[in-house]
Amino acid sequence: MELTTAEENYLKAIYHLSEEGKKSVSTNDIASAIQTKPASVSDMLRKLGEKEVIQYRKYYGLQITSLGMQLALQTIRKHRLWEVFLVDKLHFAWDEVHEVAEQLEHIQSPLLIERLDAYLNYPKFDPHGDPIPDAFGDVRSRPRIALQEMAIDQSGQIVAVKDSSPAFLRYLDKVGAYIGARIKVLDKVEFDGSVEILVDQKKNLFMSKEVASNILVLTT
Amino acid sequence: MELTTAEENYLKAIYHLSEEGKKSVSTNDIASAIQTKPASVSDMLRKLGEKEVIQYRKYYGLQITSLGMQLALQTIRKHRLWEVFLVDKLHFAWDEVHEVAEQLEHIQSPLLIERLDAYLNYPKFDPHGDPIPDAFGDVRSRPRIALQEMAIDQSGQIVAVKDSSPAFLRYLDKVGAYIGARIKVLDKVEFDGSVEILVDQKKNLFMSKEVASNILVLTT
DNA sequence: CTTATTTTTTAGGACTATCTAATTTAATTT
DNA sequence: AAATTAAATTAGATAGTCCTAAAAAATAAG
Repeated sequence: MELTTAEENYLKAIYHLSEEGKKSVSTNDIASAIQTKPASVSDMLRKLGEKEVIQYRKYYGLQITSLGMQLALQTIRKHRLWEVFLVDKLHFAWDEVHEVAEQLEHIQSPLLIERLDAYLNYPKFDPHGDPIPDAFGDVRSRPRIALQEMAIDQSGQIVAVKDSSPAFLRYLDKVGAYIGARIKVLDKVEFDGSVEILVDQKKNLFMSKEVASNILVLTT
Repeated sequence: MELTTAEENYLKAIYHLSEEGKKSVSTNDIASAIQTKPASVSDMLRKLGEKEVIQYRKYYGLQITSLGMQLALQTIRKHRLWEVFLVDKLHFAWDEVHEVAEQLEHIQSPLLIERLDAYLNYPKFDPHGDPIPDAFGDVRSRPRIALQEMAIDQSGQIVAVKDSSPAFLRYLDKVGAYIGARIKVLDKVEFDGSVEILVDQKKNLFMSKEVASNILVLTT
């Protein structure tokens, strides 16, 4: 089964929204995730329903099917492999890769992805720390919690970010909170939810609740 | 100025047809080059005329403008750089790259191409021996003649092919007439235009006029 | 130099994906 | 439970790309 570029983008958005633990994915959610209007989403949901990548009952809600999941994971796999390529090989900064990967993920060529995967040495995580599904769509994701939810004195390693907007990524780079950095929570301020952490055993860093809740940590 | 994928494909075809020394490029030529119908071509020519990448007078003919040339060369540059990537890095065979490169050439990101070029070490020729335009669209092409037009005892190096269909490329690979091979014309048969050549000073090869006229040689 | 033939263009549809505006359905408030 | 508000869908346009069939223009043939 073949999806158009637009369909792939909708399906990917639906998959991501479904994963975010939301009970159900609304038309408006999709519209804002994908930067389009709800009317366009309704149209597309009908089409995706016909193609059986989602189960859709109007005014009611939708659920991604296993076929849809499969296809979404393939797109995500391609996206993340290209991100690894851009960062590891072409020396892009991790905050510059998203837009280009959004285009590259739609290239149709199973052989290309197979070869790219081998060339990159079968990476398991992308530059943002997100897991790369294998050719069968299987994902091994490590248990992670938001930095915001860690207790004082708890340690871990930054493995991913929730918000991967260039602005946020640039901020992280600036303060030295890169993917892979080992951190320890020194203090938490109850009042505003802000936290103070130690980065790589040498650098003290103070961050707001907003920032801390967007950083995912693999605790040790 | 921004072109759509379809517009880029038309413009590239027009550029290639113009280069082939044809006096003028016809609607039918474009249609068959691009696997579409003449009616669709007429539509597109009007649009390309409005965008001033070609000069177009209906029923009369067209000429590519310098703007159009510039844009076509950028697309060709991207196509050929990707071909080098696929062959050199991902170990594609040179007859497997065209289709994928057709897709990759439409990715929009000047930074990506700049980085890719550097990563590949600023190659000057693609795997088929065709020159890669630089960032300004300049092409340094070597003087080449068809193997078919060479005289007996003349030597040279295979640098490109005219017909790059997978079938033809596979045939060449099989008989050992790869890009870069040094050859010498041993004999020519007047009657049917076939030629006998010596490849790399060790292998005798007999080929029809059809094959020989599709192989371009840099004579020495 | 008319008539055929070929080439090219236009007219009119189809399909994808998007939008605004209007309508319908669901959810919330009072 | 009725009224209000919010969410979702449909209706109707537009833009891009392609098609078939018909018409127009250019070229070739008798």
